[in-house]
Amino acid sequence: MNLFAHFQGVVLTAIETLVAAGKVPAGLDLSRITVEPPRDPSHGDVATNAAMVLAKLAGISPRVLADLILPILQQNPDVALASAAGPGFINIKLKDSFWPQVLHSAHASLEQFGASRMGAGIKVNVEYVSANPTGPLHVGHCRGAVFGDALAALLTFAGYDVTKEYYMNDAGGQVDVLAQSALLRYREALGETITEIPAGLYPGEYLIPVGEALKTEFGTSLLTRDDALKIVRERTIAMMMDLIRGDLAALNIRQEVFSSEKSLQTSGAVMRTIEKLRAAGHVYEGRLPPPKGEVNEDWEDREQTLFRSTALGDDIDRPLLKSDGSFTYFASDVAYSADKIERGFKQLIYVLGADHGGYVKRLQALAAALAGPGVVEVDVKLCQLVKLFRNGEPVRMSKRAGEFVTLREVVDEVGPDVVRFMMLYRKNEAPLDFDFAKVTEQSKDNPVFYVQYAHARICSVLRNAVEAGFGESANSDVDFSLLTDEAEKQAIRKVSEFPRQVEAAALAHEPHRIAFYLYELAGEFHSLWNKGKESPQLRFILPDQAKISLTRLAFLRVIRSCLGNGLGILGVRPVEEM
RNA sequence: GCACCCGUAGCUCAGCUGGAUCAGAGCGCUGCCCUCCGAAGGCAGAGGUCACAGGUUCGAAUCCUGUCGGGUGCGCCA
Repeated sequence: MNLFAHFQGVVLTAIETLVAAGKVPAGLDLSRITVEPPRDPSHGDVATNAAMVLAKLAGISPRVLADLILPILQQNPDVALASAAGPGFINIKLKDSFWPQVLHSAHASLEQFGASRMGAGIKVNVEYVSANPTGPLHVGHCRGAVFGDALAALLTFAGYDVTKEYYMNDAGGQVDVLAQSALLRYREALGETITEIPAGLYPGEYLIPVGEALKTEFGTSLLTRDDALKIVRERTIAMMMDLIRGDLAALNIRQEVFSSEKSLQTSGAVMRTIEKLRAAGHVYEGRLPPPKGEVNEDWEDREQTLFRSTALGDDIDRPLLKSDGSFTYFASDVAYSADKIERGFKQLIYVLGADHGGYVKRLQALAAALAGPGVVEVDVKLCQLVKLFRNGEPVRMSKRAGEFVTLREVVDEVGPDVVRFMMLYRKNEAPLDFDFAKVTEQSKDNPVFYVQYAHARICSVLRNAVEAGFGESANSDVDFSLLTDEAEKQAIRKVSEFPRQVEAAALAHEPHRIAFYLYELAGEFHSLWNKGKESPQLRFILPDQAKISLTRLAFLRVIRSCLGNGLGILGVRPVEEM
């Protein structure tokens, strides 16, 4: 249960009561009313801005309105005290009996604690990675991969119906280059001496096994076949996708749908969608103004087929056909968007690199043109660059072909948990520094360690508890109202926030909030732990006091599930020992 | 030239879609806490004109406009 959402309902009911009594005008906009934890805990447990937000609309001063609302809230069985403060805040202090209820419901469904039905089964498509199938993933793909995967998990936990998708750019020039490169490796496999990979082709050694595989399957027959290039292209793309899937698997990422650009073109979907848009007036023949700023020598003014994206908020209209008559990359996007919309998705989320900033408006324009304005929500999440460091020194990456740090190298060195957590411990639009030395450090300086350490410590206590004769806590053994120490109450409040954090993070499409929340929760736990060092009566295991021990152990299970569920969203393994 | 992202403590960053006489963490700095459930931790202190200037309103780090600084893009690459 999200207690803040719960009290939002309580507040709204109170307003309705006032409306029914004629004390407040009907039909006010209630959407700006928020119910949140107060910044200063001494103000209470729950705060709402309802009186201030409605004051102007209702023509009543905030404090007077608050005084109308307060008596109604005061009648709620969970409310100890409702009071007005400052410019018109309403603070609610909950009865001590409320918190045990929260813990009991959490304890009753540990692995589901924090899950929400907010998404109401709405179909959401999260497309991420979508790297060109021309080689292994490099470190630049890492962040978007992890981000997209965690966002998908977050939305699933929040009750959405999520599809994780990868868009294969298997049409166009670069896969032809790939095929040429593979063909060369094939000839090499057949014994030909290749002294140098010609400029423009992919020199990577990862194509050597491809050449070998082609030799195994076809012998020398490809040397003479007319359709050799086509076959090589298909085989190579398939093998590159296997390579990429393997890279992703190393990060525990598994996407369900792999959509092919090529098949959108060959099936005629691209042409059909363009004609559909043309019929609706979104496509026309016209000219584009030359780009401003830098002078482009190759600019040639010509008439072309354009998507009228400027009518829907984009900066310039987008070409659909190249001068040779073939489809532009954007033309495939047109069909791909239509395909997603036809599959019933109400939200399309794209996880792209920061260099794709220019895509946001055209993708939104596209969805608006295809589905109608406001029908399908498009959110493009741009992930900034990751800078690699080793002991504070930047890792040099030469632009020269073949010299890049692969995703696999990073994962192999520090492990998937560290990569995933660190990539999510920053909001996506902020650049990220990744220091190999720091992220593997076992200290508080390293948030991954700090959070996992909290989880491991709890597991350790629970192991010791079994030895002390405290195994599972039956409900009758547990009385959460015994947790009255200030440190315990603080930890309870933090735990109670989890469902709200999940919903807020899901709504904002910001998984990093979960990472920061877990860091804070871990801090509360470590603090609680140390309280037991200073005051022995606050220790979790008190051998001669079964009731309080079993209760505290039950509370620890709630904290552990909170950490575990949160880490589960991030895709980080909760460790039991370190 | 235009569009998008960023600018918060010495450093790295949060700031819950506009909230409350304290703008928060970590690192670094200063000083404390282990015969005791994992000190791989915890507690306390110092450190800020939220880039700058206007505006919107009961209220702005948050929204709008402009300026400065950093990044990324801007038809026939994908």
